[in-house]
Amino acid sequence: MRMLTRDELAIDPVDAAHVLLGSVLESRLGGEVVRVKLVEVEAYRGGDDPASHCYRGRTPRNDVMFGPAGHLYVYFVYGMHFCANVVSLVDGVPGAVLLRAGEVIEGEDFAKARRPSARSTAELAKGPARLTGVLGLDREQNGIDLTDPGSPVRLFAGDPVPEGAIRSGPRVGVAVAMDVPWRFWIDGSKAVSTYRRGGKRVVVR
DNA sequence: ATGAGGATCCTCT
DNA sequence: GAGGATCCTCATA
Repeated sequence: MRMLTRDELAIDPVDAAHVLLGSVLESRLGGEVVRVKLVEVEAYRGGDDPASHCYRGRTPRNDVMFGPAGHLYVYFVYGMHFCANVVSLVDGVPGAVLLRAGEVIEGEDFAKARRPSARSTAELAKGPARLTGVLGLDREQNGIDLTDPGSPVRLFAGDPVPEGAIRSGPRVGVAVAMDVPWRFWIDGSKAVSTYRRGGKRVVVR
């Protein structure tokens, strides 16, 4: 398997999302190898994207999103979960792709040990927090370089996904920017999460 | 299959 | 202080 390079990801998040679909994320944390084929992702831009963590500028939390492409941006949500992104665009310009779901293709036993509540293999990494769960990702991994061969978490190119197999729609759990279909997934995968519209934000009128 | 409600705490206002 | 780029359980169908 060939590792993805930083340059391949230093592009617009929407394009990077297509690069990432079908690619393989490998974790060697805890002395065990778990590999996941990415089947669902979401693009987040900086500045003009109201759903992005970077919409209101640079802060300690979103700092990694402003850095070079190919690095991992991990954040903590809802008081109990972690979500992982791959940074895109060039150093200084914020952008990232949220990794929403994947299929465990290696290390299934260890993945199940990390997520005992999973009722099926397809469910193991079906959802962003479940994905970080099977890979063992948390704030310790925030900022690491996924394109560095020495890194404990690395990204590899996968088999090309036919353009016709890629579907898109509004992002999950997001109540703004519903007009941009920046969620992308591989049609037919049982690991793709079910769509939930964002909470709050009452639609007046 | 789909929906409501709770858990839980970090981040920025 | 408010509010999440979520998951789990339980209910209803």
